[in-house]
Amino acid sequence: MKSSIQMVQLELSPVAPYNLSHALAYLASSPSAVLEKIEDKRLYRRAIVLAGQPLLLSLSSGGSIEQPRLLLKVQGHELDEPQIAAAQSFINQVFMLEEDPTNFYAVARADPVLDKIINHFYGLRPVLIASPYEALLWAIIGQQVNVTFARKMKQTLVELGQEKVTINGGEYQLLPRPETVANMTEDTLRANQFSRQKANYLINVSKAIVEGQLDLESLHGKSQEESLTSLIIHKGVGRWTAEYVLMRGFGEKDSIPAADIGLRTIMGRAYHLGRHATEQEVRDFAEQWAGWRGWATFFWWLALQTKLEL
DNA sequence: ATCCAGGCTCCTG
DNA sequence: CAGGAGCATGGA
Repeated sequence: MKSSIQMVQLELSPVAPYNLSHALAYLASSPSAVLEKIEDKRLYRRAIVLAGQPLLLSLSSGGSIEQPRLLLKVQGHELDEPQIAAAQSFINQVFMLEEDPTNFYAVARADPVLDKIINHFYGLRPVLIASPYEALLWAIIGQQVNVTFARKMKQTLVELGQEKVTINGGEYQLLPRPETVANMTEDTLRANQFSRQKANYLINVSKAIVEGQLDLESLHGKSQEESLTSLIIHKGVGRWTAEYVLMRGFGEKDSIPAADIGLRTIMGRAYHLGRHATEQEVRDFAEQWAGWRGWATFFWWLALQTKLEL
């Protein structure tokens, strides 16, 4: 007998100020967000396995920026307490709903350019990638290729994974599990526009996860430097990638991928260098945001992505 | 066509 | 330890 679909609705109260519209607009144009569906600029949907069950999460906004209330709908088979708790904590984590942005604003506003960016997106906080593993896949995919193409590759990877779930009559793609990517072949990926190196990086890092040489969950408690080191051990994972994963996958508030070409471009422009900033210059500029360098990075990238006048 | 893109590895000096 | 060549692929 087929189990019935269950649905639970929860109300979330983010720390104010919070503007979900900005977060959804960000996701709608974010190249990494291929599994997130943004409908009508006001509804977020995403299917993901949490607490062992595939769930469909829907998030929408109520309230105001200063008194934000969000409505989270959780749907799935076998819905139970663990799934509901996991869904809530997932959304809290991805949208950073429990973080107080006050100190970040105070630090960031000392810089006139960053001040302009955060004012333009008032109430927005960094939006994370759905899991450290997804962030790792995305970072490797994104190495040294333009983001439009990177997005295409991620979509391809998802389709090759063939993992999906049907909930309430709708079919939703899931991110392939490490086991699935580990079993892909270099030839298959190459035939789908992945370079040989990239194919091997993705396959091997996934194998490392399956075989336990890389335990992403265990990084949660570690210091930034320790985490970086345990990531960089793996071929294809350099400093940029590791810092990116900490920032976007783990929500490390102070991690900045300073070698990033986008950061180097926009900081060169913002500070009138007449050229790209060097990695070292990016690190030097970023010292003023110590404690919040990951958040600052998010807003710099956002300015770039939205072509905001600086 | 040519340059460049949300880098990494490996090899020099 | 710093610097740079070579890489592999598609976008604009």
